[in-house]
Amino acid sequence: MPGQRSRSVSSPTVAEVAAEAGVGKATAARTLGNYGAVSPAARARVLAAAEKLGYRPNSLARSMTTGITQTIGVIVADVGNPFFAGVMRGIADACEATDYTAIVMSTDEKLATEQAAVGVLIDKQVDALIIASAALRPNETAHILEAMSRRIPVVLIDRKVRGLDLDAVVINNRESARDAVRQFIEWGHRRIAFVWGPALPDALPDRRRLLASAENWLWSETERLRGYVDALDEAGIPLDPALVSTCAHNEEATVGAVGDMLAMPDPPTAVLTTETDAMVGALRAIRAAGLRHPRDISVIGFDDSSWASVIEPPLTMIAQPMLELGRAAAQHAFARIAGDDGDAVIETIPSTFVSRASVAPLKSVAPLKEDAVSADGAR
Amino acid sequence: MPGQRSRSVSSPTVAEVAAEAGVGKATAARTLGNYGAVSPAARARVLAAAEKLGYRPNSLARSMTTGITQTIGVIVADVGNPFFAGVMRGIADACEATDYTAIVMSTDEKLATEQAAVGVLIDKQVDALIIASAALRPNETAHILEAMSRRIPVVLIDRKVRGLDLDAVVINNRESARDAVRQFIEWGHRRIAFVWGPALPDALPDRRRLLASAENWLWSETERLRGYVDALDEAGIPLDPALVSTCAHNEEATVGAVGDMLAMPDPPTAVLTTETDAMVGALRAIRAAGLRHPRDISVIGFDDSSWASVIEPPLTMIAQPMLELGRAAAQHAFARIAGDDGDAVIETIPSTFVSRASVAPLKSVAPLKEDAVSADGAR
DNA sequence: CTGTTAGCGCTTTCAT
DNA sequence: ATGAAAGCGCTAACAG
Repeated sequence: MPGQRSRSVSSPTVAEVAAEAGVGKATAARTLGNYGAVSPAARARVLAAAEKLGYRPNSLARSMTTGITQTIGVIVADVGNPFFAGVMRGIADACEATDYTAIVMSTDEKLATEQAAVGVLIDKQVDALIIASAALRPNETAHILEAMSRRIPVVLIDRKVRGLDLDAVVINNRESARDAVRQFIEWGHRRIAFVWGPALPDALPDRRRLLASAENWLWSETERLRGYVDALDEAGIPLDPALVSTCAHNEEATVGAVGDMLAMPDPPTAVLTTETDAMVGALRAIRAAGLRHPRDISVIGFDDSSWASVIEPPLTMIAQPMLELGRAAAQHAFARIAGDDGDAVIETIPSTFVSRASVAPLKSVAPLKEDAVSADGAR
Repeated sequence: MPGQRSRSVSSPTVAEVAAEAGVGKATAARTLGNYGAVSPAARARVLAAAEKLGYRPNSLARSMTTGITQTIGVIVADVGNPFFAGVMRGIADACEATDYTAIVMSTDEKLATEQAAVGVLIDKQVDALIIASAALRPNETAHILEAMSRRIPVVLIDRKVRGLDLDAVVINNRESARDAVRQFIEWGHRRIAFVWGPALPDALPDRRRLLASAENWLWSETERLRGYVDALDEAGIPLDPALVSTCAHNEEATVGAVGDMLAMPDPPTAVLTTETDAMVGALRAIRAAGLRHPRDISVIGFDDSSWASVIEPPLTMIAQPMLELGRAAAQHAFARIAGDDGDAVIETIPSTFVSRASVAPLKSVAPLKEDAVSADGAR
């Protein structure tokens, strides 16, 4: 009786199963661990014993000797954000299909948190790491290099990191933004706002300084700004830094930033937002100014959502393939784990332009007084 | 040289640090693991040696001997769903504050997947489990009982599971739904739809059978239906099963289900939806029928989202405290890990009724012809 | 095909 | 306060 009691609390081990089956420990281990060769007879006995005792393998012990944990670490800014949640789901799906398991950590876009997270995951011996890094410059990548030096494959997701030659799965940010802005331009818009570059302390007075500053933004933001500028340049439209928001990354701040733009003497007639909350903020500012989209102002935003189709009129959006991004990242990780040591590959998954009804032709009513001129002598 | 090479590939161990520091293995282990007592002198030498060698603890080995992994397993239907993503974020935050780590798995609401997930997490020796279970009946809980029998604390989140006496963190589903329906009733509505009960094979012809069937729904759905019925009963409004949707849980199906309701001779004048996608589907159906909210039909939905404030007119919603749910669940888990073996506690976190503008008084234009009567002889 | 024997890196008695 | 030695549950060599 006492013996039985103690048995129920701690799981039986391979040795106990072996004893019960009347075979050696190794034979039991081989059948239970599905490796090596075991005679059908012995195998059956072991299985029966295991069943009877309620044997469950101890993954920890197994990982300890094999050095593989069947676990990958995932580090993103915020699991609660729909974008990363989607990515996470893609990763989780890929993991389930391969019997991997995912540990997630949120960094809130803080480098220190990210560094700590990488440390924890290294110590937990994850087989690979997928990171949407907050690192902006090569000198902020020590933690990632540390992981690499410990032979842990790292794949970047959503953002490349300058100075790191690693697998990365991203979308075509630059082209997506460029296409959206081209769309605006085709409909006659010339005052086009770019909402939600990163929070910047000071204003960026001119093109040169804006572009220089952009080199230190999150890669994806930089790319989107580049696409915006590309389209403007193609059309010979001067870049007005006042139309590039540098407010905090939250809905409230965006309401303010867009509100300010709308109060300018020559306000934007079109707005490109780079994230869901930015779109919500922009829409609120537009309403607050007594305007309606797309009648008074056209809008396009990154990150489609089911809501976008239900807003009236429905919103034209740039849908990011979040699940795909996650799945692809996981697959790269698996390939590296499997020993692939080829050159780093950048996988660019295209976004989808979901055309709905939030872009309209520029009204030809003369909205500008003569004195409300753009910064440079535009053509 | 060769010695150095091999050192860089595999991390140094406690023994190596001890050797470098010129102390015994145990002393090194004690300082590195922060336990026991070590003289300041020895401590300093060990730390220096560790630093020099770039020592990192092997969590696996530690967990193996201590039996604690500082890891909790989280099982939800879909990490990509905004609700669970929010919950996940709450859990992640709580984990970060306590140096725990979270493994997430999505089940897609499939019991078999959930069972497998629990198995994996047990094998990985998680210190606790947080589950939004898909189990509906006591006979579907074997996997959870298994975890419990292995002394792994389990806390349920979002849904209680019938027959399981476990800690659970949930919202006040019944009251929330009841209050929403009361709201409708106060404004004069009597034909009120409940959208997105679970997918059911056959129609539920009468009240008795509907309520009986509801006993086998996900607990949260059952509760919400109860709240709906409560409010109807209070007001003496007969329950019409045709106004309770039993379509598949996706936006598209909801469009169809609500569309059908709107085509009835005495269509609903108010709709309560129990999830984000249901609201989006309902709104689409409403539009498709050429109606507008709240002029023609009032709506309230579970799960607030920033979008709801930007829909025109903005939507009245029942906001679930997702972060809070996650945080609370994690805290219960930690308490159990710490040894709390008190009775199971149910923590009910109230939802917030976000009143906006999607509810309007019932138009008193006579919408019903004499023959379009409600099912029973209502008062 | 099978059993015996060593560890994996750490914590934990138990002496000293 | 410290060191020696045992052992966690498993896999991996190595004999038979």
